[in-house]
Amino acid sequence: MNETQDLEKERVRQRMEELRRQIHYHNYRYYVLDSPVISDAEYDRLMRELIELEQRYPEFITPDSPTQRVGGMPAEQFEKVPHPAPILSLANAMNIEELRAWRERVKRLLPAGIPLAYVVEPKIDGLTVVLHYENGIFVRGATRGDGLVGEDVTANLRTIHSLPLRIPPHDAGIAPPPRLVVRGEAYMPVSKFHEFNRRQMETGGQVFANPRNAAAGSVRQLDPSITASRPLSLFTYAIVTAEGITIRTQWETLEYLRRMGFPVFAEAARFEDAQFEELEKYCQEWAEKRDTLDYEIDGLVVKIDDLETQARLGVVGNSPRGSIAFKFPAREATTKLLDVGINVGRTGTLNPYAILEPVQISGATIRKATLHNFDEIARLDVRIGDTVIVRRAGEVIPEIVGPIVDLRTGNERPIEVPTHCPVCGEPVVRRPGEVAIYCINAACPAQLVRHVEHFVSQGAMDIVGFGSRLAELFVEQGLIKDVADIYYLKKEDLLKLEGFGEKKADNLLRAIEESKNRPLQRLIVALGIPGVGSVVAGILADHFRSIDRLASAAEEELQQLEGIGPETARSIVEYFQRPRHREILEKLRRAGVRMAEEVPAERPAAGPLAGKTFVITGTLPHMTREEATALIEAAGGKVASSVSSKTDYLLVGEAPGGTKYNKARELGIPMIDEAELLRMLGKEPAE
DNA sequence: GATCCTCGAGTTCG
DNA sequence: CTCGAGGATC
Repeated sequence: MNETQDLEKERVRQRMEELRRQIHYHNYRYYVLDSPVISDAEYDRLMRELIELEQRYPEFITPDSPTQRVGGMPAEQFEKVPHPAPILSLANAMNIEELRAWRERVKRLLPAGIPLAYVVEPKIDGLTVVLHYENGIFVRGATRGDGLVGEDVTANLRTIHSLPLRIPPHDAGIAPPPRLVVRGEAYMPVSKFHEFNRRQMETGGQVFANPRNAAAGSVRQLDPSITASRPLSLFTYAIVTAEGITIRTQWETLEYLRRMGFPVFAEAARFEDAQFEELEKYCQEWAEKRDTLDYEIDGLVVKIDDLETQARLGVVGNSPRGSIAFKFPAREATTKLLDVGINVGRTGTLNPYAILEPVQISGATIRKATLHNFDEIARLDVRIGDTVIVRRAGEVIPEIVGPIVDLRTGNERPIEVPTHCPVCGEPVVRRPGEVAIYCINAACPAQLVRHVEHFVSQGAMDIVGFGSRLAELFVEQGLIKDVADIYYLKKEDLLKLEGFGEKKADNLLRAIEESKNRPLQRLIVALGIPGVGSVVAGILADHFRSIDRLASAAEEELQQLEGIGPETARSIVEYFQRPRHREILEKLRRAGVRMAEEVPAERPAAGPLAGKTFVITGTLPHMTREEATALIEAAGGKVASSVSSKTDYLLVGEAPGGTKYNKARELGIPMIDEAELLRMLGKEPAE
């Protein structure tokens, strides 16, 4: 009887081993190769069978069982793990010239005649990990730590699905070495990072500044069940120890890792020394496609392929000479938040901005960054004195991503919400349900300056040569007390001002004179009615065709217009009710500013682009965006500011912004360039 | 009432 | 370019 039982048990044990083997293999197909060969349901069935058997026969559970990815108890603290070989840091090449200099240095150090080759791999912005395997089983995983000793995060790393718990994951016809130590990078895919942060925000959990921090924070969790809920992934790229096998080159290393079932960059490339120009081109290409990847890379690693040659080149300082990091221009940097300043906007909003210790990001020195509003400050929990991560949104406008809380000294000062306008000193108000804080003093000089700036700006009355500097000067000198005063500036007054000569005064006065004949739409924009920008102004101009008819319109009539709702209608009526505003209008009329459209603007209903909606991104080669907009509208098309399912074409120029481009790609919206647009219009593409 | 879309407002450096 | 909020639509 005993014997039959033993036999039965042995059969179960074998079945469990078979299940583990199969699950490891399918796991590998799914997470490493990204090409599953069975359905999710079938995979689940295998997994359920294994779990069931393990519950009935716990004595047969092995540490490499796929069910053991999530398991283990929360740790008190991490054990220390000495690394078999120190993890060095790489020297950086900031541009192609420095990369060439590295190659020359390497060649100088080596005896002539040694054939050289290079392997180039993407440098993932994640967390370096060291993985130990004994007889093919994953036994220990450590963080980089200080490079000599890391922290034992085995239980956490187990939860990463692309990390093989057993190698090779299928019968590759090769036996695993008795001991194998590999190095890799754990990271969070960019798409998963955004999704994860969104969820965290909804549930009030911790939000991470970037995928790198998210990966590091997730791997260094004391409770592995938390790590298991984080969408982490892995790439491996180096072998530290491999007992019983000989690997001569980096290229062979990648080959071997791949055969053993590790996730390895498919994009790594090998170049002979004679192909160095191609290597350079390869580096440039990567810099360009950086945004299209689902993992953040901060550069590429260029290694001498031959490992013995690498070793021969030795180490200088803490960096091996045989490899170098080709760094892309940084998009993020850390710096100190020195202070917070406040701007007062045209509408009276108080807008806080950060004053930063100057820092270089993608070729520009950043000294200031917007903080948007005080809710944003609270959300980020930034304080004066904090070390903060700064990024250029869309490669242009600096923004604070968040503070690095770990670097706080305790001397940081919270940012106070102002109760009074920093310019005029009047108390501020906060409207219920709104984020912004307002200075409602109609006579606040800051608001007047902003109003004048807006009035003369390109989209409004477009007075060339009149900018923010002059706006401030005239207000300060008392020459301008409302926007209509612009048309009453006298030459003798201008000449009294510093920096004004005969010619400059004449030029300015001529520009002001010219602006009197702008279309009605521009005048409406220039008034600065809250909620009325160029689009709404266009609707109003088309419908009313004169300021007087607009000024006497009732709320109900306004609301009838498409695109104008109760809020905007109320705002318009309120504007024209104010005696102060009526006065300004009269003053403008007396100055000779055009107040009506003689001929109603005919919008062509038909045309080659009738009914089509375009969105423009990037810089066009031969025309401005305004010119392109005019062309499209003249042909009956529309230009919108953001991509949605209603967009027909995305007009793509040089250096397109990521958001519009990616959204359009997601939605499968056709993309055209300038030449294509001109062809659609039946025109010859520009030379 | 929810959801998608569009508009307005503010924004930095060289 | 990004954000918030108003407007349109179901």
